[in-house]
Amino acid sequence: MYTYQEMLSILNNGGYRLTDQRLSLLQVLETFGGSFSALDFEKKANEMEPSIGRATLFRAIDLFLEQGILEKIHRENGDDVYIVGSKGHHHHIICRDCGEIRDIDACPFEKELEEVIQREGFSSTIHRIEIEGICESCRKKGEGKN
Amino acid sequence: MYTYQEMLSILNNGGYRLTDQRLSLLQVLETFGGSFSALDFEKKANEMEPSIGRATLFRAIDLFLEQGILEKIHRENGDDVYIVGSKGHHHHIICRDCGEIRDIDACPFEKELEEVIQREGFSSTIHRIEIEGICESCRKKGEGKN
DNA sequence: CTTCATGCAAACCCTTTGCACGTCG
DNA sequence: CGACGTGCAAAGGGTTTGCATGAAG
Repeated sequence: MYTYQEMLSILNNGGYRLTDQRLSLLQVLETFGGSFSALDFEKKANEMEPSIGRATLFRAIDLFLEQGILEKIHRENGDDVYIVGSKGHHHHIICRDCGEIRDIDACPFEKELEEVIQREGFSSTIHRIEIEGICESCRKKGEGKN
Repeated sequence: MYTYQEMLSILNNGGYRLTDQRLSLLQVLETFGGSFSALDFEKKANEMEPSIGRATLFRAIDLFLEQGILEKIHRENGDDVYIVGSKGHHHHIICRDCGEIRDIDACPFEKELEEVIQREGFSSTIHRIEIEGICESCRKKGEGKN
């Protein structure tokens, strides 16, 4: 997960202006532990100065996605959520309950994927792998209740 | 990919009413080769009798998804599309260009997934794997042009 | 006949756009 | 100063809802 400084460098190196709004949004990103919706993001952003217009927020999200500062994740329930990005090719495992997301580095599926892609004759492929389940601490909480 | 008869049985066995609208929608499903949007579905459905209200269409889609008659696929560009379902656990490889979708049966990733899930301590997991690329015939078409 | 399904139109929600104004570099 | 970014409010577009009507079993 990128630090504030890394995110800032990404924007700066890309030639994007470091406006108060963008810097404020980056600060907000640092405070998220797991995944969050655009609305979560907006709410938290508007607890600080300067307040951020909806349009600006969504334009920033688009920019951050393009630059890899954010990653978009599609939940089983249909919601789109975001997480702060990180370097390299990786996938995610998400807790359905608390929303925690862990990175899975070093994609363990490369070999099998390559076989499938070869067999089907596809090229220029990208793949998306998401695992959703219940994390250990949520499972323990759940057992307490039932 | 389910046949008309199989889809019909699923509804029937589930105790759902076999209304003219639902039967008509199942017939439309048979005519799709690859993926389609809700709007594609509506358009094609309304070329036949009886015509189908938007609400009914979306309620039918929900029902079909629940029953596995349809599967929802999330495209890289953010669009949701549907395909006719098929039996068992499987994944998909999608052509970005023509929308063709092939089933990948016998999930080749089980072993690696199991390792990751164990390592992270998750339970009750589901996973979603989608591969997107250019299929062979679209690649050839593309080479002709460039 | 009773429950489940349909159709219409309006409501909804999140996201995007147009445009005048502001500001980073 | 010029290009890029912002804010507002309104439009957009796909999906969902409320409610009266209709049909399946």
